[in-house]
Amino acid sequence: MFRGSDPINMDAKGRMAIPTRYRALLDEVCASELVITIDMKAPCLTLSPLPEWKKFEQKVAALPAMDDLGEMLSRFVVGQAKDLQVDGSGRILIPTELRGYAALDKKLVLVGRTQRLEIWSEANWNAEREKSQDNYRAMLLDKESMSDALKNLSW
Amino acid sequence: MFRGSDPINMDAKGRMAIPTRYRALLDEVCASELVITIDMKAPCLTLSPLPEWKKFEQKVAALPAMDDLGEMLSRFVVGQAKDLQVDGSGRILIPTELRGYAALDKKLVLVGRTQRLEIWSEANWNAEREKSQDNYRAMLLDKESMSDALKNLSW
DNA sequence: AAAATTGTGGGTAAAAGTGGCAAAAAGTGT
DNA sequence: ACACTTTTTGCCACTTTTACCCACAATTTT
Repeated sequence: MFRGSDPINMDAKGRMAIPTRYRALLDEVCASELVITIDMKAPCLTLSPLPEWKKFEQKVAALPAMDDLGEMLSRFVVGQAKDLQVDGSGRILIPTELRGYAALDKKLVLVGRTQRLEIWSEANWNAEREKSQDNYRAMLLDKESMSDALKNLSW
Repeated sequence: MFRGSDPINMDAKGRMAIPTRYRALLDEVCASELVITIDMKAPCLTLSPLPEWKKFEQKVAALPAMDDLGEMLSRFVVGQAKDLQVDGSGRILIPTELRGYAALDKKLVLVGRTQRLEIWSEANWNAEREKSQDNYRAMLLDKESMSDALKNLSW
């Protein structure tokens, strides 16, 4: 569904244009209804079509109440989620409260992650990307630390 | 499907001609729709027919969200993928953002890897080739460090 | 050697992104 | 309650980028 990264400028009002190649698709799968929230494991925001989001929300809600980490995940990820509508010009308004979390300023990068999208500040994105080249290449060569699912991934 | 390597010049606009022998094939299997992205384990780019790519993308998307290495793979491999169309003259435009990763300049080498293709800078390709002669021959003789699948490979 | 096929380069037109502006809506204070 | 201020939303125009097309050069084949 979503792939690739696009550099996008956020305007003075905090609005971000959705790349054209996604617009028809979004209109189709979710009537352009999206949900935005924080990513707990990385300094970025996630943006999902409403139906995709609902699936995730259900899974989280089904976790045992005594799962403290799951509870925390629900509180801050679900708890800070916000419904969005793509406007007539193909843009979304990024909620003020979430901008700080991902350190968003003018220059953003929208990253396709198959079922969902990630919104990064250009600075955070580049930092994370360089980190991946330095640190993670080594990890990919170290078969010890790798999950079986990943170890057996082929293409 | 793809095999062999071809030296190819990238033009000033970053375009690369697909070898003639592949063109009819690509037109047939994917209507000349390709996906290009980075190879996380080597300083080169990968180029796949869209259907092949989709299979891989689905497998990655199915990995557990808490698989940090898998998450990273998805973020940077899927996240930097880009759809390409072979143009009327049998060329593709290599995205600017990806050229840096593989240190591409004028002289490229296109390497066939059965289901997909690899794009190398001539310099990186030669370096890697020499490295393989020095390092990997020894490794191939050491049965300890070898996966079972590889140990049992026959031909 | 000529013709055809492949490789290369550049120019032009269309589309996408960006920013500004105006209108509408919401909120506030008198 | 009404008017004024402030924020939000929608619209439009300009600029930049991308992709498509055509022309020429080089190489190969008959």
